[in-house]
Amino acid sequence: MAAQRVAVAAEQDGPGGRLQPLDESGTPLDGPVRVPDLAAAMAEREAAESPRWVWAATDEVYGRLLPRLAERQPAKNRLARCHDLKLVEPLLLGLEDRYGQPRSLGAAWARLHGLPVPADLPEGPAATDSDQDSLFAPDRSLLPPGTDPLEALVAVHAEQQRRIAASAEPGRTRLLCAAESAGGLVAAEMGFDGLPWSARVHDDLLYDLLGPRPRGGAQPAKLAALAHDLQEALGGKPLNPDSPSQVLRAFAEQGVSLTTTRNWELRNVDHPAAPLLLRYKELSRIHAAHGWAWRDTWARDGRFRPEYVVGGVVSGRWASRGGGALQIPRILRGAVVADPGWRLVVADAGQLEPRVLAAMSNDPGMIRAGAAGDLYAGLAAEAFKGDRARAKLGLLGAMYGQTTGETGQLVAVLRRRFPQAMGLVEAAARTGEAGGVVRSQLGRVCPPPSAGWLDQTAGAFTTDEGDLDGTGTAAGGNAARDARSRGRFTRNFVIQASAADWALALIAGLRRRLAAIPVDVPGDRPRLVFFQHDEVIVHTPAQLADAVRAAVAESGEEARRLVFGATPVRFPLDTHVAVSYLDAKGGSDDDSDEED
DNA sequence: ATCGTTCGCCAC
DNA sequence: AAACGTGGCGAACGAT
Repeated sequence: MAAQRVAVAAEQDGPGGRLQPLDESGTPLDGPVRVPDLAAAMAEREAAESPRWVWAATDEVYGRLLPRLAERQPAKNRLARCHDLKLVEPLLLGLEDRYGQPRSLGAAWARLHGLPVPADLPEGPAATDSDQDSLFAPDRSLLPPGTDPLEALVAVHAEQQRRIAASAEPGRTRLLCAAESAGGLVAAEMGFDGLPWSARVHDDLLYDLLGPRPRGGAQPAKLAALAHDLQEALGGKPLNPDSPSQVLRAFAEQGVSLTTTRNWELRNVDHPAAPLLLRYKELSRIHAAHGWAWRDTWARDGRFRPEYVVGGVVSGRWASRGGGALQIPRILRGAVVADPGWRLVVADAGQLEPRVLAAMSNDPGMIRAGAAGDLYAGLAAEAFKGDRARAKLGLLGAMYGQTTGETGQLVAVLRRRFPQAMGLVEAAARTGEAGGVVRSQLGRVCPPPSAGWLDQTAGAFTTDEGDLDGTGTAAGGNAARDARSRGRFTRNFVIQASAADWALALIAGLRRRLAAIPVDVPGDRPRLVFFQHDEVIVHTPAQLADAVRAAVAESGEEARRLVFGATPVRFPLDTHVAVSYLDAKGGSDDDSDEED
């Protein structure tokens, strides 16, 4: 009989492990099987019945499994589906008003048996060093000594399946858990495959911007020259341009009084030193954050390999650890270059968050505005006399909770013209201000207020429409400020987290479709190599680029249907095939108003 | 010296 | 023109 699910426990030392076939509810079918070579046994079962693999934590198991699978089955070295207990646990805890409790297998096991619950270990950089012989890093499960890991896995999984079924909306919960687990697979594979990174292009860029690579830790020539010129322009006294306090003092001595050294303030300063400092800061940041040292650490052998943290952001967005994977500066995008004979398929979901708002609220005016393609232009036509920039500013202000200044006025216009959409975000804000929690479309729950927040706001009344300028009351000034701050958070959460739901469904579907594309050369298969909130990059043999493009479009459509059901709102993906990320995304500076 | 906090910039 | 959400990261800075 073909098991629908198979629980996996690796042995602590050596390549073996045990497999436990399960039915969909998590009930064991036959006895566990011990296998001497776990990766081989899993590859075999994957080919035969492609079960959903149940394991404690994808980042600890699958990353170690990938190279072994690649050795054995270069043509099909990926597993299709998994259930990640450690990713699912916090989702369920959130739905059960137990947000933030420990998520490890050991913690879930302890809760199941009324034992003391161990705190989670701090998540360090992945245990890449040592221990090459075991599929597991040194045991991070936190199970009590003597507990059989496979038994615990099976029990906790069955309990999670029961909790999913018992949740208020099991269908959505099941989808959320499956998507989060699929995200775990994608993250591990992206770390394994890496983002193609051209050292030569990177070097050329650095040379143009900074000059030749300095020896040791010395300052690059162009940076040093700028620092010198800046010092001269500010009177000639020794000056560290990286020290805000020194810079403020030096400008003050020139008769220029600044409150900060931020770019937006410096841009309005009429003094020859200001443009020099702006340029210095720009180059200095490139050098410090993405210079030669960065490349030596993170982008070796033609691949940038960061570590992605699935669900690392409360909204369900991913975070990254090391290398700043989610903040690659636009100016360096040219260094992302496909291998010879390969292409990058770059797709981003334009105007994702306002479209999510339209779909969730079912606001007829917003739906109309988005129907023609450019939602901001549609909004402008409906309510802003065609002024697209003001429409965009107003809508972003509404989703971020802006109330002051000119943007506040724009938000007020939107509230009149799109009451259903604005009502949704306003309701989320009110819930947050009152200390409540809100959920994404698929049911990801936002963190509840901290004890400190509750203390601070105790007894304060919630703000209302009349208090939008933020005056609060004399007695409750801090309380009102904290309440409004939480309101902005929950207001944004419902949108950002639901956008993350959609994006997760997108990459899960795209991963599945990429695996199904027939390939000419075993192993030369399209790979997801980058994912950043509303944007993906697939690295593919050139002749498969069109198939990848189609897979992207189908996955976007599937994500819309899965997450938002029958909504008329579309989530178009702007897709480009190119050799470099820069070519796919266009210019470095000006024309960048189209993407979000 | 080492640690945690603040500033400021990068991405969405 | 500059307070408006989520993050990572590096240099400066101040405390230990």
